[in-house]
Amino acid sequence: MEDKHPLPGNAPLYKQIKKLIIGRIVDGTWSPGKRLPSETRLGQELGASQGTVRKALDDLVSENLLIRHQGRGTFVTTHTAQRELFHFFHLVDNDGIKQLPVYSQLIDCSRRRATRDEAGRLKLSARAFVIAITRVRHLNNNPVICETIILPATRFAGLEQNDDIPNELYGYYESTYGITIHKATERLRAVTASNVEVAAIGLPVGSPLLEIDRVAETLEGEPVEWRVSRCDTQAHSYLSEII
Amino acid sequence: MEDKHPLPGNAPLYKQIKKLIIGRIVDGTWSPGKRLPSETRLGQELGASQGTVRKALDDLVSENLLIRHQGRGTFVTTHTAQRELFHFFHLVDNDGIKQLPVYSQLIDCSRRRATRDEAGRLKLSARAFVIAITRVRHLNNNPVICETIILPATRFAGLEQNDDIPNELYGYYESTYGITIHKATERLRAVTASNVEVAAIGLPVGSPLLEIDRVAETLEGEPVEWRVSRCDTQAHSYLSEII
DNA sequence: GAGTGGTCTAGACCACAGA
DNA sequence: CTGTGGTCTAGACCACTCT
Repeated sequence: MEDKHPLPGNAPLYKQIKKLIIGRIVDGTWSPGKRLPSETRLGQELGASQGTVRKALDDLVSENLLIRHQGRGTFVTTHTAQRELFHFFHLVDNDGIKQLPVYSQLIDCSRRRATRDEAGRLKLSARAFVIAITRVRHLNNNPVICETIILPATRFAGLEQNDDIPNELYGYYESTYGITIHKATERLRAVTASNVEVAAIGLPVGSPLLEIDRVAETLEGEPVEWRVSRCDTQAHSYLSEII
Repeated sequence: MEDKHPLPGNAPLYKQIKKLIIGRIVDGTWSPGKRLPSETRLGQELGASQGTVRKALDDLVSENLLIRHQGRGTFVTTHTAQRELFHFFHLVDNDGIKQLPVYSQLIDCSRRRATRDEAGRLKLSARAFVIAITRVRHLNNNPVICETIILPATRFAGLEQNDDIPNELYGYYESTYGITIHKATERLRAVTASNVEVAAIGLPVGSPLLEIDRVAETLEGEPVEWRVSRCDTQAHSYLSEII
């Protein structure tokens, strides 16, 4: 078990095991949805007791990297609609009920050079290419969200030629491009709707919108998606639980 | 160890221990900031092994109820400014730097009967009394947040007579009223500034504001504060980390 | 040095899923 | 029935804090 800077050889065994497991997920040895070896087997292979392996797995479960099923095994997390809904989507209606958009109206999807802002957010070189998606998302049959998504073209080669982009993107990134979104940072502000948004969502001029500015990262902490969603919050609100 | 409905006698031992510890925190046996007995001592008292007690404590630490200090002991969490800042305050400036308001301008603080909405949010009877606080909070020497706070008068007796209400309320609730805020649910929307807010914060008429509607609860899940903060998000934004 | 939490082991039994 | 994770024990040693 050879480690560089991040984990010195004298780090606790369970942390070394965590790092090793993360490495195997990142390099694809254990891909999303796959079952890991049992706790006892892992312990034998790594020269650790079952209890120590268990401690490492416990941590990774609480970091949403793994999921356990009693009697079946321990699996690498996948982006199911469930996960998308409960983890990455925060708009609820006025009764507090969460509902994923079932319909998205694609406005544009094209490949072009990154703007300065886009390159900065995605840590790309100045003249790199990106794919830009613009769409209007519907909730309860009403247009509510006007969304622009920026992706690095090198990682998502050919995506702009797909004319059937699914509503639920993170599962699509995972299955088609092998890119797992693990973490996202959102910045929220109140803005005034632009003319485009007024038309797309059907609002009075000057209406306030909730802007959600999200950068999503892979397991390795690399930013791979920048998404700006502008939401009509008359019938919905953004739910944030502080526990 | 007698349990009613919530935890049948055949529940795992560590869950029974968790419940017992929570009970002792709620009833004040172990108040915020106090040290718990050591793991081995707790194990002896409860007839469990140190490992099982540890598992219960681990859970409670991850739920922010306890905090460990190696070599010193395990303590009940308190509302320090740190906790307030990192856990319950989410506005950051445009460089992503978080800064607690250092100055609040008190506009009003009075006792009156609850409106229908207020009674509903705080689960009070129809004609109960509340204390209403209105204040403007400053960030970087600028007025940014216009805030209204509603508290049940029975739990916060006499608070309206205090003319030196601190900026950092949750520590004050804890030390003065023995009320520990443990969880909060926030709903965010974009709204248009009212005339009052335009004047208080100094904005053009019709400016968009970010409205944060928060209900805060005790450990027992009882709502004890309803707070509506309307924020100018030109120089700040609400940070939400999704991990 | 005494007492605390932090790590690790080895082994036991239970609860659950699936062939 | 077998293999998996879930719970629990008893004991060991390390790392840290305080006196």
